[in-house]
Amino acid sequence: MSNTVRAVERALDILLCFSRETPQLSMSQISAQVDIHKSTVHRLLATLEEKRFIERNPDTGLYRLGINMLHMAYLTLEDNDLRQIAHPFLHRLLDQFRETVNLSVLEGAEMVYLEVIESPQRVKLAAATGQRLPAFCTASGKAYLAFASDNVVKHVLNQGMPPHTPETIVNQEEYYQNLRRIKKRGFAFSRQEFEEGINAVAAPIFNHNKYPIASIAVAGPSFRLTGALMNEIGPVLVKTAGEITQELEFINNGE
Amino acid sequence: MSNTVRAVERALDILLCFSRETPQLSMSQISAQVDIHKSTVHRLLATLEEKRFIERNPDTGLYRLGINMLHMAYLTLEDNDLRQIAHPFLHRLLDQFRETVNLSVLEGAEMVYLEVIESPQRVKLAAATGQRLPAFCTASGKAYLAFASDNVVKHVLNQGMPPHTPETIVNQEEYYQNLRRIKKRGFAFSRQEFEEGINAVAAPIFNHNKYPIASIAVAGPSFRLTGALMNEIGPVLVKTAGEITQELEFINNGE
DNA sequence: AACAATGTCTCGTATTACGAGACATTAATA
DNA sequence: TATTAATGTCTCGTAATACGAGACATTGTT
Repeated sequence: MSNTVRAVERALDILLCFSRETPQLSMSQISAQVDIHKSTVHRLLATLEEKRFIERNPDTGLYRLGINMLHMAYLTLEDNDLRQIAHPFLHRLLDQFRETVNLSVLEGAEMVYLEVIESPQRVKLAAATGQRLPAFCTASGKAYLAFASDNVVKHVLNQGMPPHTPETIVNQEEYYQNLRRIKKRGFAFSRQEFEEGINAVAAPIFNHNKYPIASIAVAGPSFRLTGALMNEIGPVLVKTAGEITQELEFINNGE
Repeated sequence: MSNTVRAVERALDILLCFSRETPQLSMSQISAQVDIHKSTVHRLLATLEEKRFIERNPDTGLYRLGINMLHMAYLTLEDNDLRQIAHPFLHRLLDQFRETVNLSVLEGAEMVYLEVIESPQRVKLAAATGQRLPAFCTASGKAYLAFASDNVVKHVLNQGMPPHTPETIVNQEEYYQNLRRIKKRGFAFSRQEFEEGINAVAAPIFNHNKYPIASIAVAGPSFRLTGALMNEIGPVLVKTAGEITQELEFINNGE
């Protein structure tokens, strides 16, 4: 008794085949990956292509994601209150610290960026809206997890804690201790824990129940974004997050 | 003999129901809009929701686009050579003129933004990647059309030329004359033709066949972005577009 | 409390999505 | 250039499965 439509499920699975590593795929590759007869894949691809969710590379004939994805994402973000509200605050942070700022939410075991505004400086952290990063070893993720329920934390950690750099915290004991310190302090650091040479500070945004719903962060090259500077930025992030929370409540009541 | 899958077509049609005006929809609304029995719509929505392409507003129960759309869009852009190449050039333009810059391509009768970098100034044109604007009355669109084939121009104009402001050019004769002038000049203006108070300058990016494939533009409030300033910016855009073209060719040969 | 509107679920039927396999096209190898 | 392999496209018969009627549940309204 699954009240879902198999053909649609399969079509969506095909879309989900595309990744950063494999942004363009042949029909056979897709067919193998989703384990569906090529004839069927062919038909599904034709449908997706017709509706512009997929397109073909005219040079290679390979399939890739289509332009309608972009527009759908635009609509998704346009409709997102949190992002709309946070936008000017993020810009203010950018002005103030001149490092890449972002807003992200937890999705599975990853943080998805709802907004990224890149630093105007030449050397900077390049990132983009819609990107996903592991929650457990990023400042945003840790800021979120420090205030999230135990279940959520467990669920995320159960997905694995692979070291991304020598600095990644992989010891559970140590990790929980880190979360407790973050909770006390109010904001989180990542000192090259996800990417070498990159530091970040983050603070969570709460809903009216004091439960975290997102994080805001400032990230940049570790030679500029030093520990001292991050200690300065942290409280500003906490304050900013508080302002965003307040505006969120205002919106939710003023209807 | 349509070798497409109806169920999938319908599911995608449901996704396409969402728009700027109606970013959240009830099942009945969707059912009415796509003219499909609510029982079927229900099943399709469940499938889309399961795969995170749609989600429900927990407060209202209304359906809205889901987080997977964001990620798909990220992948789309990540894989887009044009955008990757243009990115640093756009940043340079932002630095130089401090007004919102963008990169867009023609899709149907609209220009879709592949990239937008907002002005750091308080008063600015707010725009976002994935947004669509009518091609016929925007600087980007006109820059593109001035160099496009007659068929394309006709196709776009046939979709209608509704006035968006008093300045919108609605007379065909006048319009074609405008395009000829743009072709001669190399770049296009929009003097509040799409939105009151907003001016823009744009130049097309060409492929190796000298056919336009995109436009880059600078846009801002008309009190700052004056005619004189736009005349200054125009040639810079043309030069920048040329540089982008060159890099594109380099990429396409260096494989 | 009665009503209306919207959403959810079951079930029998006929549609339609499915995959085998033939054929076409392109790429690779000898 | 011939041969083989690999990939993509298309047809067709069959059985699975998506469909919609309609019952039931839930929520909101007057």
